[in-house]
Amino acid sequence: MTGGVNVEPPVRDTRPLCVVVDGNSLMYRAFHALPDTLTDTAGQPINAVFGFMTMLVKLLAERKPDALAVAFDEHGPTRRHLKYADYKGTRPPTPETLRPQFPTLKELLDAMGIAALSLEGWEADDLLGALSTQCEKRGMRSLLVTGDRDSFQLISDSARVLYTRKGVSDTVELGPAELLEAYGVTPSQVPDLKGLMGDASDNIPGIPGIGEKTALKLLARYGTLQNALAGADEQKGKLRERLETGAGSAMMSLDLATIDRDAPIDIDWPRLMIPSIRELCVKSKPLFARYGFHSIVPRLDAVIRSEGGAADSAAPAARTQPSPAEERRVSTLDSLDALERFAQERRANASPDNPIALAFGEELTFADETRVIRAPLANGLLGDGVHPGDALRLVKSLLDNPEPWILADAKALYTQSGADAEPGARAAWDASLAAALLGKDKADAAGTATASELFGLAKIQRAELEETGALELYETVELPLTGVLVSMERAGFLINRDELEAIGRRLTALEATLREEIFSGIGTAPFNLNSPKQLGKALFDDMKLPSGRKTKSGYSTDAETLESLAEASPVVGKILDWRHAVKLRSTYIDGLLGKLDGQGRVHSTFYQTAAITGRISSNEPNLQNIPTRTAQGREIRRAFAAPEGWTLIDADYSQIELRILAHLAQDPRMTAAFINGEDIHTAMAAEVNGVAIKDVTGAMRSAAKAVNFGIVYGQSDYGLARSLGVTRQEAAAMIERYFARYPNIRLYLDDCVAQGRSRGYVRTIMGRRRLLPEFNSPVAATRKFGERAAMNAPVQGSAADIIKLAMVRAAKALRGMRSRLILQVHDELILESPEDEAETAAAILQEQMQGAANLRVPLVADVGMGKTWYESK
DNA sequence: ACCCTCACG
DNA sequence: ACGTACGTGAGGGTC
Repeated sequence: MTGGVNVEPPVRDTRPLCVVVDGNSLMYRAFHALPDTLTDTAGQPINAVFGFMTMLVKLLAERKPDALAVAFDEHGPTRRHLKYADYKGTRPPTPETLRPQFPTLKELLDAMGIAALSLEGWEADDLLGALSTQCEKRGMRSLLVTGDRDSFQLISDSARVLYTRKGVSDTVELGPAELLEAYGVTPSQVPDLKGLMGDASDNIPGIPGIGEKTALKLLARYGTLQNALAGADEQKGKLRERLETGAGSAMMSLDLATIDRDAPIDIDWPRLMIPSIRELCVKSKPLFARYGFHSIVPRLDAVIRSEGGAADSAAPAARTQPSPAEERRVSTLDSLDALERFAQERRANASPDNPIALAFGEELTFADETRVIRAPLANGLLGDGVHPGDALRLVKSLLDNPEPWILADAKALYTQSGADAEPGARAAWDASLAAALLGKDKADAAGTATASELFGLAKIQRAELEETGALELYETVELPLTGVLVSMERAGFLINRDELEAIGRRLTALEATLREEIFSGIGTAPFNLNSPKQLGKALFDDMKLPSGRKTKSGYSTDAETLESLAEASPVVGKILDWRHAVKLRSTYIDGLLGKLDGQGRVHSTFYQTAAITGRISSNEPNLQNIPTRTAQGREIRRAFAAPEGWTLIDADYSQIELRILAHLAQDPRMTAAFINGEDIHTAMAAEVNGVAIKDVTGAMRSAAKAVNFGIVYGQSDYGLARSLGVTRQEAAAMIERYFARYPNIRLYLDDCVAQGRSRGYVRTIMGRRRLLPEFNSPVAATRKFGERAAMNAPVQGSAADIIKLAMVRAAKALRGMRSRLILQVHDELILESPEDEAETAAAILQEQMQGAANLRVPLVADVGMGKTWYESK
């Protein structure tokens, strides 16, 4: 193949595209994804309409449909109601705040000139079926946009489904091949699948006891539901019984799940056609502005621009529909040579103002304002027999250029490709980090499969971050932190294998002894002690111990329950000890031993956007939950070691969350206690009990500590009572006394809840957002949960922001030294340091941690050193 | 796949 | 009336 950049016509299905949206489904998704505190000028909720329109504009921009229709359910009984009396009988009514949004949506669609279809006695999915069938007859292809999985049966060579998984931005597109890959069924098997497994959300019963796994297995073997039912006698036991007794229900479910494609609907095709997307957008702009959908307007502008013509020109376009040549110029790199020339050209022109998006999936694509460059990997750039590794080497050589790359998930790319991540060679934009700071679902970024979408998304995100005041956090903390995390992963943590194995042998021996004592104590044949079910039977049915709490599947046997029974039988304490030993051995001894590399080090993966509060998470192995609370468990930390001639430096923030609370609430007493360097729990116990510090008893301090914990979590009297083992009334009284002494704390927490409710989100000190859709729930428990999250997120999230900044600064300050960060545990940082650098490194670490925020109280980090993690704390 | 249990901050 | 403290990840059992 000869090298070169070839301009090619876009490869695509040339049939005209008709997009059909399930209006009801999308409105529900949007309603639940966005807070109903989003209101129109009259104060009426408009979140669903807004979410719907966001999605619609995205569809227009990305799909450029030739025709468009929105289908709605019609009120009144459908054939399903008429045939099956119970059908949807228990479906909850449309929420009060959603119902009036439907007329609003229809008005808006009408004003935009978009067809809204409905037909008495028919549901939206039936209309989707009818439309897709008619599209095919007219030589068109269709894209069905819905969150209803029933629609998968409509998939064909001419109909694809854009399935909205969660919210409105998390979507997946399915054609016949994708359906087969994702669900293992053909479109025609979809109703059969539902006939077997049912669908709770749609009130389709299926066969009780048959879930997705079993249903798929049966369909793989028998092809259809009918054949599977006929083959019941080839099954044995429970399954056979279920198939036999459930046959009737299954056939009814099949019928309910089958979409009728013959709805007698007259389609006014000229009305559905979109002669110019640009004109549609121009016409919609003032409408959106009127409804207050300001954030959609820039998106419209982008579409208008890409369709040719100035964004702010309201004059109707006199142009005809743009040809593909007027879109971004698309070219293809079809050899390594061509790619290398492209990279050189990039290097020559690289400037921070000249960013370029890179997306790496089935192909490597690049995009900026004016062009899209595709580099097909398999059978293209790398020829036949391409290995993923070859493609990744290519990505590495590109990322190692000091270019302003726009990426969808920089850390994943650095890690997979082995590219340099620190310092300097980092992304100019990482859409996954920006999405997380804005409180968006990660899918917001992950869903951008092509470089041109990513390029557009980055622009929108920058504007949103600027608007929310989180741009600085993004640029100075999150973006540079990625490289620090990659370095930590690559460094790993040295494990002393001999030590770990020795601890493991002691635990194994202990387990054996306890196991024997337990079974002789119970007096039954040995059973699987790991099974809560079998253990519950032994303790509560056979031994007749008083049972406490129940779980969904039987007796609870958790530690709390068993501790309350310790008096009743000596066996119970032994079971607890056995469980503890098993937990330590299986998770931390066997688990870690299986993850050592050739040098005896373990390499965790750190996720920067996993936790909703902004914390980092660690996995495979999780090094953020290595035991410390029991003496026996803490021993495991002796196996986490420094290499010969090196030392570990461990620094942890003292009471960082309470300090942040004191700062945010501006509480004078709490602030004073921290400024005076007092032990905070003791100081608070003295205040609340009205005694001198020296007269605070251990019990008083523990109680104050428990209240402090609770406060940070948005406590209830119930929760505090449980944790302290006192009555609910006593707990309530303690909380009262606490708030009486620290009135600003209560005011602050109330304010968090009020803000969460009115704005739909709360923020950290540095501007990170946590969205709180829970406040829109009709379920009181869910709203309560939202309240607690509103109180906790600013505190936990600010602590996360602060330690992240400390990590970035410490890593920078340590450059040029051999000392390096190897672990973060939420309020604790661990360095590995050559002995001759240790004192200096420790001082740098402490300074950077304590200086990472300027609060109304001092920020204190305690530092320790040692040959093992155990010794260094 | 989901539940229970339990490890951490 | 109801469920109950925030945020995670991992191992094992059961269906």
